Amino acid sequence: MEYTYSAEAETYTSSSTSPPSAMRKKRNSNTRRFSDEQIKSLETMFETESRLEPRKKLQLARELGLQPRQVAIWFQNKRARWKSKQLERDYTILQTNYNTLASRFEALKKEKQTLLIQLQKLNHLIQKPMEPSQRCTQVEAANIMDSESENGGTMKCEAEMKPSPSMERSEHVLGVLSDDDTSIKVEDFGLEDETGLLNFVKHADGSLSSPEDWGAFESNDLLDQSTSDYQWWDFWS
DNA sequence: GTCGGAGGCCTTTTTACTTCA
DNA sequence: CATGAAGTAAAAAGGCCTCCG
Repeated sequence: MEYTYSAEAETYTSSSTSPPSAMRKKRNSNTRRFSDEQIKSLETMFETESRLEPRKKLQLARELGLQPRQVAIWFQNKRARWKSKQLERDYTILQTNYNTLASRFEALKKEKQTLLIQLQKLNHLIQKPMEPSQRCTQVEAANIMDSESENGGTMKCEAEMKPSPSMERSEHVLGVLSDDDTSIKVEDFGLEDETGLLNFVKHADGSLSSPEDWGAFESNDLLDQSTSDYQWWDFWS
C-alpha cells in the first residue's frame, strides 16, 4: 500500500480550508471517524454517482479536508454497504414472490383435485356396468320423460337401447355435470385414496402426473398451466 | 503480445463505540 | 457506578483482477 493514513498526523494540514468546528470537536474525541458534515457531503455525492471521477474526487477531498485516498476508500466501502443492503432487499422481494407463488400453487392443486373428482364421477357413470334397474340415471330418466312425451311414450332409456362405446361420450351425459358443479364430493364415490384416483386419471388421458411429479414442477410451468387454454373437458376430445 | 499503472472489488484488520452482565 | 468482554460499524490495508495506453 503506497499510502498510509495516520489519524494522529491530521489530514487537515493538506486542506486549504480548515474543518468545521463540529468536525474538529468530533475529531478530538474520535480521530478516526468522519464528521457528520463530511458524511453528509459524501452521501449526497454518492446519491448522484456511486463512482467518482478522479477530478471530482480531488475536488471533494479538498472541500472536506480529506485525502483523495480517503474519499476513494469511503466510496469503495459505501458501494460495498449499498450492495449488501441491496442483496437484503432483493432477498425480501424474492421471498415475497415465492410465498405468493406457493399459495397459488396450493390453490391450483386443490382446484385440480376437485376437477379430478368430477372426472372420476363421470367415468364412473359411463363405465359402470348398468344393472337393469339402474340403467337410467335420474337425469336420463328426466330426458327420457321429455322424449317420451314427444314420442308418445315409446322411447326407452338410451343406455338400455344402445350400450355402445359411442354412448360413453354422449353429450347429454356430459351435460349432466357441468364444470361448475361443486357439489360432487369424494365421499360420494368412496374414493378417498388419491393415488387410486390419479392412476385412474392417468389411464384416462395418459397426461396427468402424480403428486410426486407436481413437486417437480417449475414455477413457470405452473404459471403456464394456469394461464393455458387447456380445459378439463378437453379430456374428451 | 506484454508490461505497467490506475482503479475496482473482496476479504481482513484496526479502531471507536455501544451494550450488557 | 465501574469495568471488562462481546458485538458492531466504519475506516483502512492488502491482494487480486481487469482495463487501457
